[in-house]
Amino acid sequence: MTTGTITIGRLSARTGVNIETIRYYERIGLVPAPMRSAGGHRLYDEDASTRLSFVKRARELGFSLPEIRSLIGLEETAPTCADVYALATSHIQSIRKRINDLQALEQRLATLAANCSRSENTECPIIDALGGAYE
Amino acid sequence: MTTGTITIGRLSARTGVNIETIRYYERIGLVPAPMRSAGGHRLYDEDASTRLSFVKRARELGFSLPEIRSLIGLEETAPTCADVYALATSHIQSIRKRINDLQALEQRLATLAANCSRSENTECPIIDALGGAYE
DNA sequence: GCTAACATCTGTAGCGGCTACAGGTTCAAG
DNA sequence: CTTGAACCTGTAGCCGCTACAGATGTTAGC
Repeated sequence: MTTGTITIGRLSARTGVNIETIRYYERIGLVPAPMRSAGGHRLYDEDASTRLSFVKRARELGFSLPEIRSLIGLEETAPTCADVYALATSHIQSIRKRINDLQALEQRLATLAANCSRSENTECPIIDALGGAYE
Repeated sequence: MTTGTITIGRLSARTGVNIETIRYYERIGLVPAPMRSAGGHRLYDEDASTRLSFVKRARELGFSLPEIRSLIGLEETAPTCADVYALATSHIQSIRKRINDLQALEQRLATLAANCSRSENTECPIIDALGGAYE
């Protein structure tokens, strides 16, 4: 084995990214294909670990794989700071929208549940609200 | 055509559920297969419209299709009010969790973006935070 | 009645982002 | 040298639709 390289299992343990997911990222070209051992096993260097961690953190921040691809500079040109900022702010917008939607949803559900008798029969205000009310 | 029945297109327009989605719901058994015209076109009655609206509203409240299936009483037994209440409250929990997660995310992204120079070069604090910081 | 335009039909494949096999090979420890 | 763990490839499945392709049905106007 080449010095300083690790197997996919170790890389997975180190980065917290599932083995299958690492291979998936390779397949779609999000991370480069690593060198191989004589027998065909993947061998990763430090760079690979860095790049994979980057992807993972970006995922945790809610970026999609195509977005990460451009963040990582895999497109023709590496993104400028202004590009990244634009992507980040548009992301923030959509996160805020989702929060709003979810809060409205929570309100509606909570209201319905509050009216609920929790009895053992099949008469239920939640079902009523879904079914008969306004159709 | 039988009196009082409508085509899938009209049903779609009336309920706001996509035609393809209606057929999908039928295929997975979420709504019953309707009668057919001589030529094989689907013909829906009022009941179908009611049931489809039910499904749509439940989807809007964030219930999954399997959950809706049990809400609708397609399982062996129709759910009791207590069952529905349990499902609703567990839903509320998971919605609250998602709201929390998204708010934390928004915070992190906003903080990163605030430090951003928005310049036209490739040096960027967001990228730095993703890439180098702690690996 | 005939034609044109539109609606609907079936079946299948694709989206995102993985995850889970099956059935085989390689590696490392003892 | 053997064992057992780790790894390999390839494919199919998850959810909830959506988007075709290519065929057939329906309906309005002439």
